[in-house]
Amino acid sequence: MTVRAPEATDLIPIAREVRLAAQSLARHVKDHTPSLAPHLFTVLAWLEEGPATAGDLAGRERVSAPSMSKSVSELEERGLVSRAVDPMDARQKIVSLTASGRRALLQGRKDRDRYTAALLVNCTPEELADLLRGAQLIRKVIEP
Amino acid sequence: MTVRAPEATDLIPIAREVRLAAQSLARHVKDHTPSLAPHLFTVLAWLEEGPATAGDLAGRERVSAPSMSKSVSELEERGLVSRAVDPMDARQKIVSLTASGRRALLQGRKDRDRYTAALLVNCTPEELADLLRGAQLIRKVIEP
DNA sequence: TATTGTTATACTCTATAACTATA
DNA sequence: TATAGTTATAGAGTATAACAATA
Repeated sequence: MTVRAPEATDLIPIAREVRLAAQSLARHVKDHTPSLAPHLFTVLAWLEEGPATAGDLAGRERVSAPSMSKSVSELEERGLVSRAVDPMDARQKIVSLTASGRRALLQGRKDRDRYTAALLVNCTPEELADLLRGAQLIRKVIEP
Repeated sequence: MTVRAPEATDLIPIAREVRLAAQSLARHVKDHTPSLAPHLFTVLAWLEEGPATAGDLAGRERVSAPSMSKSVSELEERGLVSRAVDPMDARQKIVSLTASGRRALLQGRKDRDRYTAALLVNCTPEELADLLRGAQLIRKVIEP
């Protein structure tokens, strides 16, 4: 028997379990929280960090410029964001959250978190601790 | 200080972390595995358990009958499923996986699992154990 | 000329309504 | 009559190509 470095193929059974759990939970949350459509909600989430140009938002969302233009137009019609011409470069428009947009963002998060929390209501403290560690680990390996 | 039953609101910070991790991982897997479109892939996954009628598949996928009809037509055109009239009731059609469909299903899973496994390659055994327990727990609280 | 954003157009996936064929 | 499936049509959300305004 030889000691060897772990390889990615050894991880596949665990990876499958983790992937299926993540996909399943993501789908359930989406299907049970009928607030703002995901592609609009995520734009509000980006704007929480501060105003941004339309092109900037398109890049962050990995979506085409026309698609983002349409999303921002819809958000503006609903009063959730405002657009202003950039004083430094009149080609650009600065998109910002309105107070109503910020409320919609917080409400959407609340709905999603409450639905998720309700699923976990019968877990033991040990189970919750496992879940939290697992979740933080997932975000760590994805984000960098 | 009083001892009290845990309430769902206490779980919200953990729920948020778990939800964000799940959504983030699900999105990354989807964005990095360009195989069969999700709405076609899931139909193949249902058929792995055995043949089914179109209406049955529509119900399981929570999709309208015309949508499923179109998906099944496309899968049939690609040679991934076959349709046969039910000998017991000529209104119904039995949809089955073909050998090629089964290969596409296994390949799609492989791609998704390999992408996920690659993310986990630097985790410690303890971290992997946490992840597995967390994932199994998620599936347990969702599936029943 | 190059860049930012929008409009025009088309494709995909979804839905509801209308139709065909069996029961 | 009622049911399983399909076809007809329409609404979202996405894309590429063409255009307007500004740099």
